[in-house]
Amino acid sequence: MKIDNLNWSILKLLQENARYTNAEIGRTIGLSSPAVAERIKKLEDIGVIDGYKAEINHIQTGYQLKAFVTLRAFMGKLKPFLEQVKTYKEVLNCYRITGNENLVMEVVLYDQFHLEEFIDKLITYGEVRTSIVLSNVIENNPIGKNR
Amino acid sequence: MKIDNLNWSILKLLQENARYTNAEIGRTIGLSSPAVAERIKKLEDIGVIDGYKAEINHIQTGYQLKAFVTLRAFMGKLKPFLEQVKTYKEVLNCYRITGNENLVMEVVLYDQFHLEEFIDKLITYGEVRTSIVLSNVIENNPIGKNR
DNA sequence: AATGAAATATACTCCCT
DNA sequence: AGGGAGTATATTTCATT
Repeated sequence: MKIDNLNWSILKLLQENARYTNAEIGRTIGLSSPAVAERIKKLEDIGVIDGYKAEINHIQTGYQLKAFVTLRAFMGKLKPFLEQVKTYKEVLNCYRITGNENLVMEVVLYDQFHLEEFIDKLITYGEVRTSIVLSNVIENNPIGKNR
Repeated sequence: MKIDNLNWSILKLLQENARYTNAEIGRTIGLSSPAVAERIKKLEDIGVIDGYKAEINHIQTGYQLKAFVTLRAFMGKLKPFLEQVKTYKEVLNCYRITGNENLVMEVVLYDQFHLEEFIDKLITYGEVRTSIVLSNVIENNPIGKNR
């Protein structure tokens, strides 16, 4: 897939603010609004744009803690966990990874008690490592143009 | 901050698709479009909604690898790195964390050579651990209603 | 693949409840 | 805090280049 400069400009703007109108985008990059609409539709169709998501401040919604939790699954426990994890609403993201651990999860939690409950759910599946997020150094840095 | 059921419904919808119109949201939850607009504006003003972001498929844009990279900084190297990391366009997110490592970064990379270059930039600042993402188990699970 | 114009839908503002 | 009306703006479709 080849992405031209205009499409990169559109992607940049939509990563900054997914609610920009086609007209606004068009004015910024020097294109008519139907042209912008057509380009965005194509980017969606070919899967370059996966979707549009509101960024929620988890602290403001009552989730006081954010953490990265890794799991090194016990023998035969990875597969059942991959099903179970889908039922955990604390988990924002979960990835299979290389290395000593099998999975890394990004989770939000109400408080320390909630964290304890969450870890308790995991320890039957494998070794758990928890890293609590202290602050955001970089958040949602947009993907830019390829070389 | 107290979030009522209607606002939770709005947040749910906007996490699914930030480009839903106020009219669509209003029809779904049984509210007029100006009422939806007013509620969304308030959620933005008080910081519950941080923004709206297009989700970009990094593979489709030429970034073949995604990885989690942790840094355990050498003595006196954490602070300079916190400035330096802001200049790295590969880094989507970077968080200060508790535990053996000081930082975790979510990065996208063109290929293995790019990964090697990236790690080389970090090793002067501390111990680096790299976990390459193999697959997405859960991605962008929306934050739901507090208990 | 982009433009301009017409038709439709949505957003915004104001006033009323 | 929400509804309804009127106006401005945006989106969509289509014909044209």
